[in-house]
Amino acid sequence: MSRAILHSDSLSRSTSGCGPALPESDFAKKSTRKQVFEYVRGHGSASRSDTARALSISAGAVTGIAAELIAAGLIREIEDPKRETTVRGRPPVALAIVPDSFHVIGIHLANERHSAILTDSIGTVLAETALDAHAPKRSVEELVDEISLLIADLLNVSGMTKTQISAIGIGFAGLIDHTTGTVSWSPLLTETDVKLANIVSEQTDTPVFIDNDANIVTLAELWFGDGRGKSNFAVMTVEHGVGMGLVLNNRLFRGARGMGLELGHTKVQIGGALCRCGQRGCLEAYLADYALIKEAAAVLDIAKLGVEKTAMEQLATASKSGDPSAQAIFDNANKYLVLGLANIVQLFDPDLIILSGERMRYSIPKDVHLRTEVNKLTLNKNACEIVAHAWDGSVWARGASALALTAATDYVTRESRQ
Amino acid sequence: MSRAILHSDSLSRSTSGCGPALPESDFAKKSTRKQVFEYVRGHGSASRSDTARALSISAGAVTGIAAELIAAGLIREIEDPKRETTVRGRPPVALAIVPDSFHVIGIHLANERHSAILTDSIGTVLAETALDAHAPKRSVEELVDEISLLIADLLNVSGMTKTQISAIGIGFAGLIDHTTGTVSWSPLLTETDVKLANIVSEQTDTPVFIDNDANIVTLAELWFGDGRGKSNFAVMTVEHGVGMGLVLNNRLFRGARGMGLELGHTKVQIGGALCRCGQRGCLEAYLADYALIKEAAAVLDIAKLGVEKTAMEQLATASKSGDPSAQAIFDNANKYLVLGLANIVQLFDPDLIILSGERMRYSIPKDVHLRTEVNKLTLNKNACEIVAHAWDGSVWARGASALALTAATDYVTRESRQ
DNA sequence: CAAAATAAATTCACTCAATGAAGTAAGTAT
DNA sequence: ATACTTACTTCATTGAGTGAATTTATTTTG
Repeated sequence: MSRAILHSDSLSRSTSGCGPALPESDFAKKSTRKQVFEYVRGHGSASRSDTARALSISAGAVTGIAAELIAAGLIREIEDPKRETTVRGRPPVALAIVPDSFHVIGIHLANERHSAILTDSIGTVLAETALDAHAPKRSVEELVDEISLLIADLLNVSGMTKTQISAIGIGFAGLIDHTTGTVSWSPLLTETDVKLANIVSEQTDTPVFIDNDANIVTLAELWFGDGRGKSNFAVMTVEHGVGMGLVLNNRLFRGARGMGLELGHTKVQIGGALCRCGQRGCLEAYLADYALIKEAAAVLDIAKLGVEKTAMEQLATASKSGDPSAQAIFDNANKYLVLGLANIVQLFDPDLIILSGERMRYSIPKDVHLRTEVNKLTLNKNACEIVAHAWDGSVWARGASALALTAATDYVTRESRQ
Repeated sequence: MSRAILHSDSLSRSTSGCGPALPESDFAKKSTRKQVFEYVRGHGSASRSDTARALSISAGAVTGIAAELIAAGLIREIEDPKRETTVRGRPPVALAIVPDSFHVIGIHLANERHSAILTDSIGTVLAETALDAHAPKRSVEELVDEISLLIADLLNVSGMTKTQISAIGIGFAGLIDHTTGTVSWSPLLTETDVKLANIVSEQTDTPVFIDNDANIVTLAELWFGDGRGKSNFAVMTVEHGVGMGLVLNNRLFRGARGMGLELGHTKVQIGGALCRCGQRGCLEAYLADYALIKEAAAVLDIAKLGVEKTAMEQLATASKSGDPSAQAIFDNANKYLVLGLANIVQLFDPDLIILSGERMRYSIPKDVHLRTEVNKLTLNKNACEIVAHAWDGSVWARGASALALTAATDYVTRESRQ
């Protein structure tokens, strides 16, 4: 049996191509043009005949669509990298995405530090920047100013103009309605019900898409990480809070009414520990950073610095150096981590669960076989793969860029741009 | 604020028509012919121009498709029942489904009693039958024999031949893969991994579809109950076990890999009460009938009869007549009921949750405002409507017939049947 | 009551995307 | 060199749907 837990530290280590490796679903009706574009992108390169077979369309149709996409500058023919000379017949001509056909910006906003990247149409990072954010909360104007600074910096570094940017994706914590581009509430904002996407879009004259942090991590996994090639997977994030993202049929599931997937606030104990949301028994209250630090503060001489990240590092160090109290805190948290994973399996039965978030840096003991523990709490014994990712800070911005890429491919492939 | 809990006892009390009142989803690509058929069925009757507007297709297209469907005997023109004489212009001609265009059979199998119905294409019950099932578990052959008996009886009563049946839907408890028609495990069967759909299909020479009981209750709500008109709703069933069904985008969601939605076995307490599944802390272990009877047996002088239903009735009677132990048992169960509902809201954020199952007969105190209690445990304060349904036994078979109708409409509308 | 107005339904030339068969291109096997 | 194989292109045809013009059926207005 293979190990269930893998540690890895950079996105885009999977095969070739980017974007979901599988089509969205059988019944996702999109233009054939977009399907061809996405198939080529998802595979890095693909011949016309491969594409025709994969999409179950005629070879003639692919020829025509490929010609249009080439004319539009979106794809091109390349030297086939993996030319197999053992096969006879006319060799296929590989098609590949033209990386510079369009560009997007991905922005992650956070309490301590914002980060942003500018990528080409296959997600290659062409420029990146960051901005220390001092205020924990700010007005919409201030946030928009910070966003403008990030964008200006990216354009400056890359030498591009804003007309070359096809879309901007922004991700951050909060209750965000992606469809309407509205922020119902966010820890970053003093105001509520802010139509942020509209505001930034008008100011930059570029389409803007926003989503919450759990969803953009999930998109990062779908586009560049282990989620590629999986039709159904869940992402569980553990750090300051506990969140989750879900991909069903190769498509990000955002909950029935745009909310939902609040795993951190599902109840795992009646009248249990007090959560920061004010209720009792939330999973978060046993598992999130703030919960652990609260416990640690009562027992250990740490967490007096006020900075959560430092406190967590101290706690992890104490645990590794053998402090029994610190170890007990992590042990207990891990029990609830397993419980959360088990509940995901029971409810969604995904192919894969990806554990993500800062916690993965110092918490999961390598020798605990997570899947074994989860199996003890689930009925489905064909239990899914579980993988832990300790990404560097770039995941967030990359996920935000995937948000922008999703939208951009949509209207770039809609008709031949002259 | 309106009351959250409603009690009602028969399906098909909603407006007119049957089947989902909304199309499956934006991206559900199905033939326009099927869309027209389903629009007319979903609305009871609809004019060509209404249909064209609703489906965003041209009037000419509807004329053609309607002509085909009429020629195929699937729909017909009717006297407009709600003729508005105040509007001028040529009055619309209402189209309606021809009920006798095809027929299906829906079967529910259970430990104590199987039931089956024969319906027309709009779900009207034309014949019904039942069969006492003595053995708790039986071989596949025996089960197939029982099914054959039910079908033969329905045909006999209705005076139809099996060639007139377009599809058969069968629902029962167990781990059932609807896609492949395989029963991985069922409390009714001694064997596992049974390709039941194939077996019954070959014997009857009719397409057969199977699904688990939670899903067929959900289908019953989607086709004939309060789920009509809701794009996203959940059904939570409480009786011997705890189950759930989910409709997303007007389509039954069966979990990523055909399993999932095992709400009864999500963990709500680490190392908690022992569940019949052998694990600890399952929601079911605090809420299902068997759990309550186990508690009651320790305290009260009931549940010695062995028959669960009788024991539950005794417990309910004791509670209503003021027995404090019995009341305490129900009170505790209701806390977990609320917890289950709250977790559904947090994860799926549906428009509506329908509470179903035998428990609704005697458990929910009418004066407890469920929604208020659920709101105390959820973040989303735009909390969804909650409705309790105490159906008679016919729901199951009707849900199974909806399963058959779903499939039958699919191939009936595929091309003009000569 | 006839004419005008209005809306539903039908008809039909046209569009557009895709098919599928025939033909061309570009390589390997013998 | 010839046969074979596979990739790609071309193009007449298909089929579903559009949209404008027309017909039909009714109410309102003069």
